[in-house]
Amino acid sequence: MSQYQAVKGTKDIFPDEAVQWQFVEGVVRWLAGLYGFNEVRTPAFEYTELFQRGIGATTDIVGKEMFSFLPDPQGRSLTLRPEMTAGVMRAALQRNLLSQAPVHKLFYISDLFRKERPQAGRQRQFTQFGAELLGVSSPAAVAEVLSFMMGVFETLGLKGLRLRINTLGDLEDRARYREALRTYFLPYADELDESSKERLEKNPLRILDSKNPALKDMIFGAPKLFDHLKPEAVEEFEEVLSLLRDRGIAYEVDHLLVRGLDYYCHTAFEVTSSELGAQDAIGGGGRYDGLARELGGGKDMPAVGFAVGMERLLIAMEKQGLLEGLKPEGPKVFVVVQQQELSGHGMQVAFQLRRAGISTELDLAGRSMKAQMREANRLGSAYALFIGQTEFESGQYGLKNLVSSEQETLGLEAVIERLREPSIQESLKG
RNA sequence: GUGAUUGUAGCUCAGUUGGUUAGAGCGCCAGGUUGUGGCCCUGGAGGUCGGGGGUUCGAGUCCCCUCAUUCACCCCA
Repeated sequence: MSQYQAVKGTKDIFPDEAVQWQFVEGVVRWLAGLYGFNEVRTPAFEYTELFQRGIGATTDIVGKEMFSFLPDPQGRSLTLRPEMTAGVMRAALQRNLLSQAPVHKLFYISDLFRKERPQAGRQRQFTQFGAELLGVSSPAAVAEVLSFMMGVFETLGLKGLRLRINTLGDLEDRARYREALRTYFLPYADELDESSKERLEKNPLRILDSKNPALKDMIFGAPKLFDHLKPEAVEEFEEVLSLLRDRGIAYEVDHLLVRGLDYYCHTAFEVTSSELGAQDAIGGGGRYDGLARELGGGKDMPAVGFAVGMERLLIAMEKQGLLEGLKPEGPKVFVVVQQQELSGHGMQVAFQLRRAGISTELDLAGRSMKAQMREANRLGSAYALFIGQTEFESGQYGLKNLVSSEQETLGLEAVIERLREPSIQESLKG
C-alpha cells in the first residue's frame, strides 16, 4: 500500500464513478435551466466570522465541525465553507445584486467541508447542489424552489422519498416560543441529556430535534410552536401547502421539524430517503429572510433555498439501480497498426480523424496487434481501423465494425464519411 | 468527541486447535493465430498478511500498542 492515502473522510472518484456524477449534474443543470436558475460559484473559503454570524454560533457546524485556519499569524481566521448559503448571501450583498434586479435565482454544485466523524453517507468533503432564490420568499417562491428540487428527484426516477415540512414563524414568534419551551423544560432539567441541557440555555428549539428515545414523551408534551404563530404566518404556511398540492408534490407536515441552522424562518423542509442508513436526509432547506440583516446587509432580504447531498443522492440511486449501464463512453474508432514502424502514420491518421470530429484512440505503448484489439474491445470502441504495410502504401484502410465484425476497405475520406456523426447543431435542428 | 467493527494480491474474499517456499475467483500481461478483439485453453507478473512491539522452537493465526476502515451515537445534505 502506498505511503499516502486519501485524507480521512475524503475519497477519489475514478472515471467509472465520475460518469454517474456527470449524469446527475447534467440533470441538475438541465432542470435549473428550465426553472430559470443560473449558476453561481463562490470561493471555497471565507472569513470565519461569516459562518459564525450566518449559521449561528451555537450550532454544531460552527461549534465543532469547521475546518478553520490562519493564513498567517496576524491574519484573520479563514474557514473552508461548511455550507453554501452564507457565502452566496455574502456575495449577493457584496455585489448589491438586488439593486440590479429585484429577484435573483441562483443554483450551485459545490464541494463543502465539515470535520465530522465519517460514516455511511457522511464525509468530511462532500458535494451539494442547491438553489437560492433572493428577493422574494412568498409562498410562490417557496413552491418554485421546492418544485425544482423535487423535479430533480422525479427526473432521476428516485422513489421512496419523504418530504416533511414545517413553519417556524417569524423572529418574534420564535422568540416567544423559545421562552415557552424554556419554561416547559426547566423543571425537567435533571432528566435531560447533556446536549439537551446545553440547548436549554442556548437554543431550546433544538431539543425538539433530539432522537433520544428517553426524551420522546417529554418532547411530545412540549408546547407546540404552531400555537405560538401569528395568524398571518399560519395563513402563509397553508398557502405554501396548497401550492404544493396543486403541483402534485406529496408532503407531510411535521411540527417537530427544526432545522439545524439558525437562519431559517417560516417554511422549513427536509427530504429523507428510505434507501439511506442513519444519515437519511438527502436534502433540506427553507426561508431565511433574516440572514441578510445578520450579515450586516442593513435590512432583511426575502430569500428561500435548498441543498441536496450529491453523495447521498447517488447512494440512493445506486440502491434503486438507477445508475446501471452508465460507463465512460468509448472511442468511435481505434487505430490499429500492424507493426511499430507504422505507428507514426497511425498517429497521423488518428489526428486527422480527430480533427474531423471523430473520437479516436490508438496504442501508445507499442503493443502487439492482438493487444491493440483487446484494448479497442475493452474501451468499447465501435470500429477498428487497420493499418498494415499494404494499407500504408495504398492509402486504403481496413475499417472493421467491432459489433458486426464486418470489414471493408476504404480511403481516409470515405472512413471519415462513414464514422462522422451529425454535429450537435444538426441533431438539434433535425 | 463516544461506542462497536474490520484490516491477507489492483478488486471480492479463503486461510482449519499457531507448524515447512501464503491461496482462489475476477482483473492485468503474454502465448495458443508472427495482419484482427470478445469465448476457450496454457502460462506469467503481482502480497515485508496495515505498522510496531511481545509470547513461542515456530505467529497471517495469540497478547499489547498504534494507524486506518466501516457502522452507529451525535449532527446534518
